Amino acid sequence: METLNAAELLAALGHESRLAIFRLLVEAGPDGINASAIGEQLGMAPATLSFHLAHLSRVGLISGERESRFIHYSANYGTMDELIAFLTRNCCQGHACLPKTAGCASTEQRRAKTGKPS
Amino acid sequence: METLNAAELLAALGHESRLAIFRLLVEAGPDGINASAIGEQLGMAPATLSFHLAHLSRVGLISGERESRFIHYSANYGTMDELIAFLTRNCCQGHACLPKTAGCASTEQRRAKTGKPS
DNA sequence: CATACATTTCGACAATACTCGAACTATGGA
DNA sequence: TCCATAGTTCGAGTATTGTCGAAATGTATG
Repeated sequence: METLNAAELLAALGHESRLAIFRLLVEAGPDGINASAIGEQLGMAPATLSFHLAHLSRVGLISGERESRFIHYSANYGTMDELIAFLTRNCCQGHACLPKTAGCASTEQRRAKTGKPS
Repeated sequence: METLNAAELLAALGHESRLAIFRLLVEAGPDGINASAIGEQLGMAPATLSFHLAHLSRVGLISGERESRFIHYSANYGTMDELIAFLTRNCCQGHACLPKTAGCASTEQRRAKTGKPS
């Protein structure tokens, strides 16, 4: 990932409403949820919501799939992964710089195996 | 970390120039580098650079320390860590969602211990 | 103190982004 | 076909952000 592309992703997440949408989808899991459910939970006007969903889609952080009258949106975990990989590349000069990054199950499983507490 | 605060950090990084500055400082390590060196490497006007450095400082992603006539800026790894922890919280519903996040030595050390390939 | 250099602050302009009502498109059901 | 619901697009107004020259501040040195 290049700086320009990463900056686009970060800018997309750098807005309270869009970040809230993205986090909602991240926690919703791979099945995702439909647009109006997002709008209800976050109290956003349909047009505003659509604007932000389009933005997040355009940069590749989420995808929408039509399911009859609804459109199910879901987070693209791979894109987030690449973004985090970009941010942490050559990040710590040999030191452990990310002790708190424990939200991911794979990380927690790794910690459990090594017997390291979080 | 709350959504509002995280959005501020992401917005700060969501600009090509600021992201380039931050990545430069992340790779420079804890000693950091001074403002004019950053400006030289990125070809930025002093006023513009100062504006972006102030922004990154305000949100806590970098810190500057005066050293005679120069000001050494360095990345605040802890803030980045918290940000990534926020982004990945409850992120993968039990699946391994971040296979590529291998830039951090602590992660790599953990992987080495468990014998897991990246 | 005068000068040079590093960096920030100020001010103004240009560009971009956000919001949301109204109109539009798509889908399913009566 | 007619209607209701889900969601998007359009358009206009407002607000925010980015850029950078010029002036100011802080620091060392002759």
